[in-house]
This record gives sequence, structure tokens and C-alpha cells, in this order.
Amino acid sequence: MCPAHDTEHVDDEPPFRYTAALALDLETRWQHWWDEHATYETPNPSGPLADPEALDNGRTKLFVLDMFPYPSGEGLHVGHPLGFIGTDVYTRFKRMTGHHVLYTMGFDAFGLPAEQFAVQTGQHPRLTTERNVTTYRQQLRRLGLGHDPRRAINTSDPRYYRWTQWIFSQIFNAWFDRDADDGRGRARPIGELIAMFEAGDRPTSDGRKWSRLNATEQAAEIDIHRLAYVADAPVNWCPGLGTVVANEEVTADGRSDRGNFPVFQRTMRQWMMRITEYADRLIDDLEVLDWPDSIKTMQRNWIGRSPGSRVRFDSPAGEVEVFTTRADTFFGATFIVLAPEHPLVASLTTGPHAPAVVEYKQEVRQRKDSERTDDTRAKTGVFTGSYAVNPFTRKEIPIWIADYVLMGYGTGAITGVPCGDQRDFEFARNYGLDIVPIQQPPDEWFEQHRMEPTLDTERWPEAYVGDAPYVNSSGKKLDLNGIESVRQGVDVTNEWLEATGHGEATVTYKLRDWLFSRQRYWGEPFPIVYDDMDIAHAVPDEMLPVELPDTESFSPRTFDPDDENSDPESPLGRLSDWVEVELDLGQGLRTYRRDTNIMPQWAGSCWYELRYCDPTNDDVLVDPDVERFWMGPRTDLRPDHPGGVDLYVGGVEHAVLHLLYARFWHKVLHDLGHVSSMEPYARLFNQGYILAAAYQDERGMYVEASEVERHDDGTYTFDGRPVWREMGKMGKSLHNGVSPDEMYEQYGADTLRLHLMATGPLDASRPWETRDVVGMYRFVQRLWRNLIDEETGELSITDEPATDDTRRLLHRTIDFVRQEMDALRMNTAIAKLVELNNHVTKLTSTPLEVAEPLVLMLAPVAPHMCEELWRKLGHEHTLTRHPFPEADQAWLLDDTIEIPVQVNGKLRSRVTVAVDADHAAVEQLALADPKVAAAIDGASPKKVIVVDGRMVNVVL
RNA sequence: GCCCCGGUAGCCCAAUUGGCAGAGGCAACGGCCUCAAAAUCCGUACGGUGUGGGUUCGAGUCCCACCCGGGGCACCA
Repeated sequence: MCPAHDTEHVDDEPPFRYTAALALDLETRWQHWWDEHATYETPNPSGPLADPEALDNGRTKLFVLDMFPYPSGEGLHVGHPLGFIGTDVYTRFKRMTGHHVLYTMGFDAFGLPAEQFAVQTGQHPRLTTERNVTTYRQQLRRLGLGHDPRRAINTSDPRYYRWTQWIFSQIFNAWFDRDADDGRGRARPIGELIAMFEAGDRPTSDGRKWSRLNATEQAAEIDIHRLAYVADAPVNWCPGLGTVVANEEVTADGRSDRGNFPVFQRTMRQWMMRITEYADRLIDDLEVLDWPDSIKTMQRNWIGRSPGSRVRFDSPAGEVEVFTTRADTFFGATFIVLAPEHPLVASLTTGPHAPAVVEYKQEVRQRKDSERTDDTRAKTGVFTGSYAVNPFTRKEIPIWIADYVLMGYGTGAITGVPCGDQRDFEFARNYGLDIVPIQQPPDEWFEQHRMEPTLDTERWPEAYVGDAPYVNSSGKKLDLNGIESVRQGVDVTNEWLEATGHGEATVTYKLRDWLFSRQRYWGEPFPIVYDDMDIAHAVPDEMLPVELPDTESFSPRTFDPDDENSDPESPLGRLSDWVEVELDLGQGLRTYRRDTNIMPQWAGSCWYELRYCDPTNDDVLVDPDVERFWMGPRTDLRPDHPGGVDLYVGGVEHAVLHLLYARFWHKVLHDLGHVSSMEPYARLFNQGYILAAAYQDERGMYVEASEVERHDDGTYTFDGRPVWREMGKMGKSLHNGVSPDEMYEQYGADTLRLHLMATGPLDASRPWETRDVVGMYRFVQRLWRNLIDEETGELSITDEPATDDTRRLLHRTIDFVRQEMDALRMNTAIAKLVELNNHVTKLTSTPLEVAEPLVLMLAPVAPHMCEELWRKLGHEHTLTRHPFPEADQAWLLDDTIEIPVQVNGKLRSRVTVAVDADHAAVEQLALADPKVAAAIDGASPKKVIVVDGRMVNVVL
């Protein structure tokens, strides 16, 4: 049983012992006090939240952000607040060390999880969302987080999503000028593009004069440049969710990351965002971000930039364009492979081969994703019957189709170079295609394969990939023979391609445009209407928000998860009263049809940090002065600082979704002049996860972990049936959550905060053990007792000065704790505070000169208790902005120091020397030590190594 | 298969970046208190750093190979 609940004996306890009950009392009291005194409200330099006087005190601004939660129906578990507490401790520390801190919390309340919860419980998502937000608010407040409550936002609040829609309109009304900024490219207002067309400064796509295009044609011309556009595109249709989803939301095995339903590739008319235009900037600007390398790598991989060449081959069906990163290998190209879905396949297929081609395409379509991605499977394909001309060799080479070539990457067509590409090699071997050697592999390569060097590829065990001298690689005006590096071979070939018009150097990306529309209910409606010509118009800014219509039929139409041929049906489309709307868009009152899609979950989180800066501004999404103050580039720190939030803390799972989308939106807003920062998050920190034991029964189902019984033989049962234990991320899906409410009840919030911070570094995942929490509970009890008389509740300390020992430990602790908290290493800071407190415990009474700094240093982690103690120490004001203790350098140094003496690397003795003793003196002292002398045993040392203040090593 | 992290006491974690392996917490054990127990308090013990090699006067720390755990990517031409 937990101590605090052992009520039978509670009477024996001193009345003012720090117990859970006392913690509850003082914690709720202080939370109330902070609210009343607006302790954590932070002023802006201008606008509605301005208080210039409060700003003008020489403090540095600091914007710290948590990844905001979506309020699920289960409420918090103790794993959730790990990051929140980490940032809270950090911001509290920073407030005490001269910073103006912007720190608040909002809710990511739109989206699938909220909607699914509502559908499951048969209640309107607005109701369930509101209720869940209330629960979260209470639970977070109980943790004592120092948020500015005025800045809290909720993405499903019309006053918030008004601006989400506004940003969408900005993106819709923008195009990407690739030539701007010396080829870096920049978004510009669509009006500037129209002006260029009108002035004839820019040719239209089909070369006709702008004025000769009719309204529909003009609209179409503009639409192909918009950063947000509607297009027929291959999309991921998920019947089980009843909506399309983005590439980033599809798992590696072809299922939805929400719900784990099958996802099918289909061509559909959907909203897309031209994130691909930003691919280079999204990669290049990673350089100036202070982010974990792992996340940067994930983003680079996701964007997947690969420089290569496009080359056109003549074929009976016209030109076939292929993409390759190895332009140097065309002399070895002995076939062409198209993706089975390639548009030219039909016209390239000759009569005799048609049945095989049709059958193969059918086969590929039916192949399961798990099979398709199995790269151990033999390469398959069929011949189309047609030949293309290799422009390098002038030879005819067969055109095949094979499913190892993907339509979604490059041009969906490749040249088969079997001698230099393992996939092509395997394919050629399978179908008896020529393998022409074009490089002389190095001798070591043959040695590795235990064979004599040869150019007879029949005997090669695999393709050779890498640098090597070229052979058989000369033709008309292009001669690679003699060149030895791939790099050079590619460069020379690219020059030839461009000179002859056969192709050109290019870059392809794995990144696709962002599929932005969803056929669900709980999200931001598009601020778009269509006229009778079906031309899309942005709803004017002054008519925003386009409010999400209230309806009881909010459930999306979902389908059999495997019903590939079903079609999405948006819930908003059923509301004909809402869909039909009369508007004056400058041409008088007309009837328009609203777009019935909603935005994806990610829209609201793409820009929330901006709204935190200026949450109540009704004129702009964020006042430019305010944005510059909180998020402007800190060129005072380093010249290439991109601006953005100073510290962003959250889980690694958003590496390529939220973090990529948010960067994209931010860059568009920057380009259009709305924000001064070039990146949203200057520094990113990934907190670890709290893991907990989870238990599976025979069926593999997870059972409620708290009800599992452990037996002496190490086995576990649930409800009398055997279950098996594993460790996993705490949460709903593994049924292993522990609620913070239980911890408040047993120990109080300060203890929970201390425990979560003390068990390990913030970025480390670690298992939760409820029984460990008592350690920090004992610590705060001890600390409390060191300052407070448990019988009277009165302060019990002494004005007597501390001894030198105590004082030295105090200043060392101050020095260390400052350093560690600043580096987000709360675990080691706490360890040193415990150490100091343990030292104080041994004293007969606690000196005031230790008590005060101890309380101040612990305050960031255990703010409630420390405020209470601070008050009892006679201070009237909150310690929130009281200066953090400073170490006195004089007490950091000892006069003498004990250093180890090794003989041949083995520890033999210790000697005490003056800190400033010179090497000779230290050496002499070490050699004179009896234990050392015994170890040396009369031999004369070869060398004596003295490391200042560290150790002595006598080498014989 | 490839690319990142990480393996230190029974458990969670420190270790001034190459210099005495242990700061802190849990658990364990002993003691005080108690009729007894719980809680509090006081005290004690515990491993040579996943494995094998190498560099060095000296390796938890650097290098090489491997094993285990976690994460990401995976026919990307």
C-alpha cells in the first residue's frame, strides 16, 4: 500500500510533514495564486498583449514550444508530460536567469483521432473535443506548468481556423517563381504572374497571347502555377477511412498510419500543395537548423534529392524519356524498362506480345504490397515487342516492362545497364539480355569474388558498381574510355547530352506534392467556391472564416477496407443548403458551390507557433513587430540564424509529417512577406518516451496491464489466463497507461515532476516503475524537514554561517546545477541537489545561506513546494523571476587536492598536493609515498607522467 | 540489406570528453523506533563497463570486427 493512503497510521504522523495531502493543499493553493497574479503572462512589444514597460528591463527573449497535444478521450498518461515538464523546468530556469519567456500550450483539436472518437461514441466531435480539452486543461494545470493562459489556442476554434483558411488562400493565390533569388526560387502573389502574362513578359504554356485565351483557359493557365491546386493525380485512397491520405500518412507496407487500413493507388481529382517546389530549400536550409542529425537525415531521405539526367530515346511510339543517376553508363544500356503503368506501354506493345503484356499488367495490379516490396523476389517483366534506338551506340535495344520500375519516380522509365546495376543485372540474367561491360573492375573486386579479372560478363557474379576505367565507351564525339571516375564520366556525358539535344542534367525528388484534401467532417473547410464554369475562387479574406457547418450527419461514409473501387463521399457534400451559396465576388451576387473537402490534420499545426505570439489579433495572423520580436532571426547569435522558435520539444514521430509541412508553410509565409523568420523551429529537441510493461494473451491481444498478476515463477496471468510481458511505449494501444491523477493523489505533482526529470536524460526513453517514485518523495520530505519543523509548521533554520565544507559544496552545486539546467540535463542537476540536501540533513540545523539557494535552485523542478518555502523564508513575492543563485568562484577551488598515483597504470596510492603545485613537486611527493615506493621496489622509473590536478602515473 | 542511436551494479542512470568506474534514485540487507509492523530516519554491500582485437604510460570514453536492443529507410534507377 502506498504510504500516504495508509490512513490507519496517519494520526501518528507529525502534522506538518510533507505528505501527499500537504502537497495537494499547497499545490492547488499556489496554482490558484499564480493564476490570480498572472504570474506566467508574458507581454508583447506591441498589439493587444503589449506592455512595453515590462519588456524594457534588459532581458533576452526566449520562445519555448511543446508539440501541442490532440485531446484524446483517454486523457493524459504519465508519459505525455515528460516533454512538457522538461520545457517547464527549462523556462522556469530561464526566467530566473534573465529571460523573457514565451511559453504556452494549445490543442490540436481537429482531425481524425478526435473525429473517430466522436463517431465511436456517437457524439458530435465538437462536444467530445470540448470535453476532452477540458480534461486535458485540468490535468495539465495540476502539473503546475507555467503557461501564459491567454495565449492558448484551439485549432478547431473558428477564430483560429479563420487564419488557417487565410493562409490557405495566400498559398492558393501564390505561385513559385523558380528564377527568383538567384535560382533559389520564391513564392510570389499570383497577381504578379497575371501581370506578367498580360504584359507579355511571360509566355503562356501553349504560346498563345494571354488576351486570346478565354476566361476558362486563363483560369486553367493560372491554376497550373498555383501553390495550391486541384488536379487529377495518383492518390492514396483509403476506403476504410473513407478518405484519401497523403504519402506521408501511408506506412511502408501500404496501409494508413491511422487505423492501419489498406490504401490503394487511384487517380482522383484532389487538392494538392506544391511542396515539391520547395524541395531544394527544405533540404538546403536543414544546414542552418539546430536539429538532431537523425531528424535531418529523415527529412533528407524523405525529400530524396538525386541529381541525374533525363535522356530521350527514339521509339516507334515517339520519344521515351528515361531518368538515370549514371549517365556515364549509356554505352552499356542494352534494354529499356518501363513501369507497367507507363502511358506509352499500350502504343509500344506489338500484336504478338499484347496478351502477355496485358496479363503482366493485371498480375502487377493484383500483387499485394507485401509481395511488391519484397526485394528478394526474382525480377520479372515482359517484352513489349518494340525497340528503341540507343543514341550513344545507335543500336536498337528492346523495350520491356517490369514492376521493379516505379511510375511514381523519375520518368517511370529506365535504361537497363546490367553490367553496372544489380537490379538490371538480375533482370538481364533472368531473360537472357546482353550484358555489355563498360568498366574494367579493379583487381580487388575479382579477388573478392575469387576469380581472375575478366571482361566476360557471363562469368561475373554480380554487377560492378563504382569507379573504374571505362571500356567500350566511345561513340560519335563522345569518348569516355580512359576516364576513371564516375563523377567525371557523368559530367562529360551530360555535356554531350545537352550539346546534342538528346537529354539534359536534371534533379529528381522522391518527395511528391502534398495531397491536401480529405473527405471527412472534423477539419477546416476550404475557403473555396466554384462558379458555374467550375472555376475555383478563393473566398475573400473578409468573409473568413468559412465556418464548419453544424450537422448531426458528421460520420464519413466509410467502406469495406478492401473495396478498392469505392469512391470518397464527403460529409460536407451532403449539406446542400451549405454547399450552395450566394456571394458577390466582384461580379454581383451569384450562386456558387462550396468546396466540400476539409483540410488534413496537419493544417492547424503548420503555423500555431505564430498564433501563440499574437493570439488575440483580429487584423493579421501575427503582428509583424510581434513576430520579429519572438521569432526573428537571431543574427546576434550567428550570422546564418534562420529565426523561429528558440526551442521546440516533441516526439520523433513527427520527423517527416508535421515538421516538413510546417517548414513549407512557414517558407511560403516568409516569401510573401508575412513573417521575418525563414524557418519555424530554430532548435529541435526530441524527448524520449515513457515505456511500460504490456501484456499479450494467447491471441496476441493486449490486456489491461494494471490487472495483470505476477507469479513467483516469473509468469504472468490476466483473469486467470497466461499472458506474456514486453516493454512498449505507454499508451492506449498497449493498454499500459498510468494516469498522472494517481500520482498526484499518492505523491503530489512536485514529486511526479521530480521523478520524471530525475530518472534519466530528457531525450532517453525509459520504463515507468510506479514503485520508484517514492525516491523523490523521500527527497522532498527530507528537504521540507530540513527547513520546516514538522510539529509546528514553522521555519526551522539557523542564521549561523555555514562551515567551509558546506559552503564549498553549496557553491559547487550552484555552479553545476546552472550548467546542467541550461543544457536540459535535469537528471544530473537533481542528483546534485539531492546530494546537497543529503549533506544538509546531516547538519544539526540548516543555515539560511544554504536554505535560500537550495529552494531557488529546486524551484524550476518543484515550483509549488519551493514557492511555499520561499514564502515561509519571509519573501513576499513569487520566486518566478528571482535571480537564480550565482556561484562564488572563490568557493569552487580547494587549496589542496588528493590525486591518485598509479604505477604502470595500476592505482597504488593517493597523495595530497597543493592545487598549484608544480610537476616536479608532485612527482617528488608521489615517489616518496611509501606504497608507491614499495610498488616501485627500488627500480628506477622510465617515465613519470603528471597530469595537472588529475593523477600521477609512474612508468617502470 | 542499408543508415542512425544505445548496451556501465538486480533495475533506472552519472562519470569533468583519454586520467581514482559511482553522483543520485529504486530494490536488497542491517540498525533505530515499535508489543509487532508499516512509514520515516541512520547505515551497509553490490559491478570493472555487451564480446573479441587494436592504439596509448593509461580506454567506459578513440579505432576495427562482431553480438544484442530501439528507431528510420528499403526494387528511388
